[in-house]
Amino acid sequence: MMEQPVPGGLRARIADHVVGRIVSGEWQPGDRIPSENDLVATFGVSRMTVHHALRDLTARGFLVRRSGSGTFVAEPGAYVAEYRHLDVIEEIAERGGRYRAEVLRRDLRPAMASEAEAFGIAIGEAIFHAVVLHYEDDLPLELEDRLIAPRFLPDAMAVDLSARTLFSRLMLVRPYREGSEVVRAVTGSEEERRLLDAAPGLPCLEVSRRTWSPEGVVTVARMLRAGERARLEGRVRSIGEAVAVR
Amino acid sequence: MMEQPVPGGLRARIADHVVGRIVSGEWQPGDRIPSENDLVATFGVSRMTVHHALRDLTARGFLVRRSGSGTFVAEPGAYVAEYRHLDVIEEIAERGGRYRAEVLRRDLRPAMASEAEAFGIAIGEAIFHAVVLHYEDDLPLELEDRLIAPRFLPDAMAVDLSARTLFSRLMLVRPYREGSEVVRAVTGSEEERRLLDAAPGLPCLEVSRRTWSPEGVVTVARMLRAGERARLEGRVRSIGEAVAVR
DNA sequence: TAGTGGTCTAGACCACGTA
DNA sequence: ACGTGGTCTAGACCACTAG
Repeated sequence: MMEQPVPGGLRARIADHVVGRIVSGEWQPGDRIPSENDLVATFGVSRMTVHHALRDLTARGFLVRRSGSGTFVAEPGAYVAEYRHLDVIEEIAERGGRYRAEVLRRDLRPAMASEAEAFGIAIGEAIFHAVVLHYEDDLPLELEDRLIAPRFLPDAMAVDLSARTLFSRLMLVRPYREGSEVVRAVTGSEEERRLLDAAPGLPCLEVSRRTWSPEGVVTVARMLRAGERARLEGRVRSIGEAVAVR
Repeated sequence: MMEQPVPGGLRARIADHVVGRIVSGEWQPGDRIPSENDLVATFGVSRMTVHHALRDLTARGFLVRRSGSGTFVAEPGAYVAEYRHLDVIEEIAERGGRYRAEVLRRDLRPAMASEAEAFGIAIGEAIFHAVVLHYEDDLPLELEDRLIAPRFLPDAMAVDLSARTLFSRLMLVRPYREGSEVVRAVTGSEEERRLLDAAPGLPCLEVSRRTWSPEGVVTVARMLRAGERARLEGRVRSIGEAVAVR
């Protein structure tokens, strides 16, 4: 994610020095560390080099910098876990599996009140609704229930969903977006469990995601997986309070 | 997370220009964008300024840079979801709840084979094992089963767990760590469901986390929550393939 | 007022990729 | 051989903070 200084580079030497003092406990959370000019004198490098090194460490959550005041060791108040979500087709391809999709529903219909509110449109305005079951090697992997604002995918009713998912197609037209997501453990409805071939008592993992572009909400989706297929693996890193995820 | 250019600054002007071309679709994923020297000429700024602007956009997932080759619009092949994990006590405090802990187990015992392997120690070497049930307003919220390498928390058998969690205590001694984490939907054992006061059929969300410092594995923990209490909320952002989370 | 970090300049040398 | 991005220098001005 972050640009890492080249090993052996001057930045890396400075960064290693600072991180070393922090992880050894010599510099405690909240402590003020030497100023840029101090480090310039210590290492005999230019100020820009020191600045870059400290800037990287700030982005990585080790430091908090306050202009006019100084550089401080961050208070490690939280963890951030990062999960990489691939498109279902890519995920299956990575495992070497065979992909197949079954389209269970595909409507262009008037938006209900709750949907209109979510998308910031008027009640009754057209909204695209698709339910797709994704298979890996002929076993149901994921049930996707997705709403899309038609203006972002005008040909939504016509597109072929066997080679490219709606997710991926939206990526093509609005590649750079933000969103929020909620993960829950759920039972799922009778119907959903039947579709996912979930044994009685087998819990499901539900991921609900809402994504938007600068022009408005693009899509709202609910993805359901059952049992051992429902597994999210992520990386965790310690962060300082001041750089907490917004 | 990332250092954002000051609005109105030269960096921001360059970054806005580039992002604008990308989100408008004028520059497509995979396209090569103007070189640093081109942008220097276009904007009449120094190369360092252009470099910083493009560097930030790379870290933010918009661009991929290949030394000797050029700068390219990133292929948005994946999403990254970020979840902020607070310490249980802090999480409850944020909601204004009352915290209470029940220590169900607290052992310093020989490590079994699988545990020894996970921690990189010898079989039979001492390992600290704690099981704690965290209550919010006298309702069980989370069941925590944690192993700790004793060298990182030598006084583990003596510490008071009612005011500060083991998580938070480990934070104090080894604040800057990395880890991996797996989220699953599970049923949980009879015993676990009883402790969590989980109604029959109510699924549980399990978070398994392994964290390490440069000196080795610090702790392995399994956190279990039931039903609507088991809810992870995160932010999502689009990223380019080349900056995918490692 | 002195020190801090934030930003920017106008040069420079380097490793690397491509032609 | 040339252009690319990566790194570094030695200055500079600024807004802000603290004593």
